[in-house]
Amino acid sequence: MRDVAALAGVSLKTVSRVINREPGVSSQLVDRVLEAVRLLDYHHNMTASSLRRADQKTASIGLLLEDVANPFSSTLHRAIEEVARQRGTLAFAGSSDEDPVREGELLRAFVARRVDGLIVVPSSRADGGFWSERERLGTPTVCVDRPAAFREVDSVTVDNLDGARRAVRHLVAHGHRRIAFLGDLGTIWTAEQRRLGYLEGLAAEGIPHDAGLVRQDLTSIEAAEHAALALLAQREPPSALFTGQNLVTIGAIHALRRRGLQRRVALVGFDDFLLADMLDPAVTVVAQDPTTLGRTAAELLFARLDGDRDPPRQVVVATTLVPRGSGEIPAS
Amino acid sequence: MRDVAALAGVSLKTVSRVINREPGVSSQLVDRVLEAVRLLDYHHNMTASSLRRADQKTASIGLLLEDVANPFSSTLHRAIEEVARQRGTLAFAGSSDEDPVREGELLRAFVARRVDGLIVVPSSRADGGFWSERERLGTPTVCVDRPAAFREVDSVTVDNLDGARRAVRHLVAHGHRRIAFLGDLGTIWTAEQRRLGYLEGLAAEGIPHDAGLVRQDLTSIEAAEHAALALLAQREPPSALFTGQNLVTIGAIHALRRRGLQRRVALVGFDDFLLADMLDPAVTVVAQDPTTLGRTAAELLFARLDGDRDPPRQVVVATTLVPRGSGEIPAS
DNA sequence: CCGGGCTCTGACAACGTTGTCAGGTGGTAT
DNA sequence: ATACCACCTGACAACGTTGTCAGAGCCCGG
Repeated sequence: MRDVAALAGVSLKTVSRVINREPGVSSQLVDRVLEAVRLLDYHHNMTASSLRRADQKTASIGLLLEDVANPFSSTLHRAIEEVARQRGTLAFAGSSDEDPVREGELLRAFVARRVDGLIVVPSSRADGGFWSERERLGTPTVCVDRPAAFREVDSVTVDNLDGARRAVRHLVAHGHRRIAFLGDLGTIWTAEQRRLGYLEGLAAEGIPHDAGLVRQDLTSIEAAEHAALALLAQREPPSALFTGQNLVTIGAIHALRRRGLQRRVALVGFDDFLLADMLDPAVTVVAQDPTTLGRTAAELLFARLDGDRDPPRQVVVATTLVPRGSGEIPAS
Repeated sequence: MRDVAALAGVSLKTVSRVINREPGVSSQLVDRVLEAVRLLDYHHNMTASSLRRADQKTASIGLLLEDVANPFSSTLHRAIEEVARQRGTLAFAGSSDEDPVREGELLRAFVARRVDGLIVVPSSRADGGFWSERERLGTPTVCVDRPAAFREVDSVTVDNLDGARRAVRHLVAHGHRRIAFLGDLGTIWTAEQRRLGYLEGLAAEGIPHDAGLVRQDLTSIEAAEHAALALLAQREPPSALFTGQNLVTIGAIHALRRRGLQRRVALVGFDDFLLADMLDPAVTVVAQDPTTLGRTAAELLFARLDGDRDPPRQVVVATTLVPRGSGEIPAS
């Protein structure tokens, strides 16, 4: 910047004014400075700028996802990117893998780089050890997909309870009474909500709960497949499966195929996935809308950055049941 | 930091030394300083630090992908994150959507934040207007999935030519001679390479090229489906399809299903996708390994950051043909 | 008693930028 | 001619940190 000032024959400060489009510089000088910028191939240094600036804004935010490669997370990511882009803001992204240690490391790394705000999918075991008020250094934060362990923070979540309830009642409407539940790791808030919704759905229909039809902590496609195979091999097997997560649904599909039961046993999965409509039968799902989730979270965060001081908001987004075939197989 | 120094009764510089684990501070003082850090909940400011530091390192890199939500890109992203994490480096991620303007904006945003390096999937129309030597401000850069328009840069790509050739020869080995090619936007380097590989494969088998069997610029599932339907409706329809991209493959599957031809017409797709093994018939693909691609690119970049001054390297990663059923349907 | 080396510490300037404020110029009203 | 204003411009300090260098304190040998 000093070189630009020298070449244009003006002071440092005037160059700064031109770069920041501050008013009150004669157009003649503006041209001279811009010409010098071009000639010297000058590029603004935002780190120095944000250090000195009054608001200290770095125009960057931190994104803490479960796994950037997971389709749900990456769709969230994209939605947030779109909102951020309109504000000239860039996002750091990191994967916690549900590991509180890793989550803490990432959070600290974000804060050390003085991001303006954070959007976080909080790990299940949010014991507060790392993910605490102090760690955040007062950085505005929005939780997404799951609420924070403490209530002091904005959150945008899906109505998991309602979605699961509707899945169960949909199956009951097609004559099923023996409905199994296969769920992800029980410590994950969403997994637990969906299990509760399943129980509520059964209760609402007056169906007694059979603990033998519930399988939890299925953290891989293979685990889900094995659990489903075991369920189907029972003396009184379920006539329908409700799977509480993406990969669990895929594991269940594997199992049904392997037993040749995909046209006999009904299936409803929570969370939509690519090609669900191309399978045979096509898979009925309770669809979430990660794009809306991400956009809403980002808009909430930027509202905070703009000075919104309202009490924390808890936004809940509805789900949609998408009937495609597998969920409409009648009970024999 | 000033406050920490005051509380510990030492100078600013000593606090700096403790924070950076520099040798030559008595353990007594280290304890006093760390205690003060804890008490005041001090968090290091990396932006100020990197401003002053000799090496100017920000411990962050920029990732320019086609679309963070696309499974190929996000798997790349994750692989890069893993390597970066071991180095305490965070990644900014952005989506170019194949738009050179957007690509340029992101590149400038990365550079303005003084990232240590860039990993870029260069947009097809890399006319150099934005994506030029000057833009990069000398930031070390590695291209991935596609080479840079100019050769001055490291790149990690897949052997598209070979993969496409093998797909064609695989189909020929099953008796096919009328093999259609359906490809993504022709300006994309990978799409073009795969088309060339298709032509080379035909030539190697002595099969004359029929231009009526080639469809390009299919940028959506729907476009691919329409193109495939048109091909299948021809007087002399192809007995096999080779699809040059993920979404194009899915479009072709739609078309085959709609005509009830999925067990009659063979199909090989370039790039693997989730559930390809669960379709009926399961889909034979030429699989890329985005994880290896990403890891290699990241390792290359960090070697450069560590001072590697060798001439630019062009790493090429092999593909794997995964036979699953659709590619082994014999010509009638 | 002095000199020399070693270990530890702090004063100061600097990184690249912006906020503050003072000052210079030229025009217009008194 | 003087006062005043609007409009531009630049000198200087500051943001939070680290590199440089000087110096304090101590021990040891001559």
